[in-house]
Amino acid sequence: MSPADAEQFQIGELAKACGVTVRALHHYDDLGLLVPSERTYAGYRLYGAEDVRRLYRIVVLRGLGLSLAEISELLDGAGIELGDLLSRQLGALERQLSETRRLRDRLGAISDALARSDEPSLQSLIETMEALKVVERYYTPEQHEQLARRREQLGSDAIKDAERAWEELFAQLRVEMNAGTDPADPRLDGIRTRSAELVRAFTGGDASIGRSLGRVWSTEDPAKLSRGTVDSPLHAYFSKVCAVGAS
Amino acid sequence: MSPADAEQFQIGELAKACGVTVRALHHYDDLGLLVPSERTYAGYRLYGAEDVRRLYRIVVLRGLGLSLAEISELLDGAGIELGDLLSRQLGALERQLSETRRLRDRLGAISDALARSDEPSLQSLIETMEALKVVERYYTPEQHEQLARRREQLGSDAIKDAERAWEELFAQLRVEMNAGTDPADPRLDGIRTRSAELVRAFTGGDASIGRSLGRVWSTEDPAKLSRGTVDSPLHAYFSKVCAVGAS
DNA sequence: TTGCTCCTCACGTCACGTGAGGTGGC
DNA sequence: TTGCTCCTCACGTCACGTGAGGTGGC
Repeated sequence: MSPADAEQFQIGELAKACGVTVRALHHYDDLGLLVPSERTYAGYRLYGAEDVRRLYRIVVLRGLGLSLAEISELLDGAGIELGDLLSRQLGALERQLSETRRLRDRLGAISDALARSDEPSLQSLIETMEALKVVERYYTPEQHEQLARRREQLGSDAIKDAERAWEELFAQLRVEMNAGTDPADPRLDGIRTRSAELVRAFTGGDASIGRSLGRVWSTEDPAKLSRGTVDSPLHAYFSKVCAVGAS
Repeated sequence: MSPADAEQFQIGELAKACGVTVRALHHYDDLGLLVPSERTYAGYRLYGAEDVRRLYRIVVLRGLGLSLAEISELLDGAGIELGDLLSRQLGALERQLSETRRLRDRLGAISDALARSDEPSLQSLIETMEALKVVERYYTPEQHEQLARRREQLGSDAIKDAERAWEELFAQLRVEMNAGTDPADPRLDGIRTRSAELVRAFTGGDASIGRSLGRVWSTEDPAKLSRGTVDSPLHAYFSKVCAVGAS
């Protein structure tokens, strides 16, 4: 066994050792990103110790989400600034995160709405999307970010609980309204407190979000916003009930 | 103007109205996803009212992150379950989110470390990554999720502030150690309080994360973990100082 | 001769972007 | 004839996956 034997790897051995596929190594060779330092007479690629070190770096950088082109530049060209590259990459990830969160939140809202509706159809999905878009217009991008963080914190179960709580609250309120209860009646204090709590849980205590929320409900059709649970009279009654608590 | 004129669009008009490119419409035509109901003698595509409705749905569903194949199935085949599709999609987004967050956190940690080091090189990046991997082994996947949420909440500025605070704290501590101050001396109470605060800010009050953190520092080399700021004697001194507070 | 590892094409992925080269209606 | 809108190929993207068809060493 010559020292050369001990330090060289065939492509399959190297691939297994570094957790990449043989095809990936072929690809890196094609790109000139990792060209084996030697070949056997039959054309077998032989990777030396230096090649292994280079592959290790490639794997690490790829794991950070860099493209092969960026990795090439980092490893070969001295031109590129490491710090710049990383902060650009970080910015891109940050943007991607908020995009994905937004998508997730939308999809979550739609899923929930469809699960509650009697017959989940494409048509009702489209309608839900439209209602959602209307609501989204009332919040600034910063408020959207805030709300997304808030939902993250609460988790989807707590959000579903809150929605059920709202439904229950409005069901009770409808009974009172139909019974002709005075909105100022102290027996509604419990409902006042709970609705204030639920609003707080949603806004996270942010006053500007609270105001936006108020604008949505006072401007748009409550029946559409609540997908049927709250009609105009009930919402008007609810407003009066809350106004008592606020004064 | 016949009614047909009023209800038909050329490809460019439709594209502009719906916010898609002409090329995308060509692509949908090729796939059979949206085939214009008519063509002029010269081969111009003419889209009718039904086509417009279909395109609207395509755009909405694409906006939810569905693939064109999935959209095809939803629009044509009655086979696919809408609810299933959405929850699968939601799951995929959730996984993608935690993957991206993890990447972002790693990259953030590396960026910070490099910014603090004297000469940010590829070599130091690799070393930092290795240190990071070592630390990551001490936390369970759930704890990683927790920590990610915690960092999200704090924001990157607060995290950098905390790191600076730690550096300052250890700088002070080194002075005391060199001066031979007894670890139990009450003049170290301020440091005890602040370090407890900083740990709490990191763990978010989670005891299991606190324990994992303790295991990291008592097992691994403090100099490597802190990238030089805390050597073994200083860490031993720090442990004694904290032990006083705990008793 | 049989296995095993390796080799080089070369197409496919996903949703289009981007020309190239050409035609119909005002 | 000049613009404008449209048409149909067809290659490129990114990092490989997945065969197809074939060769060298034990």
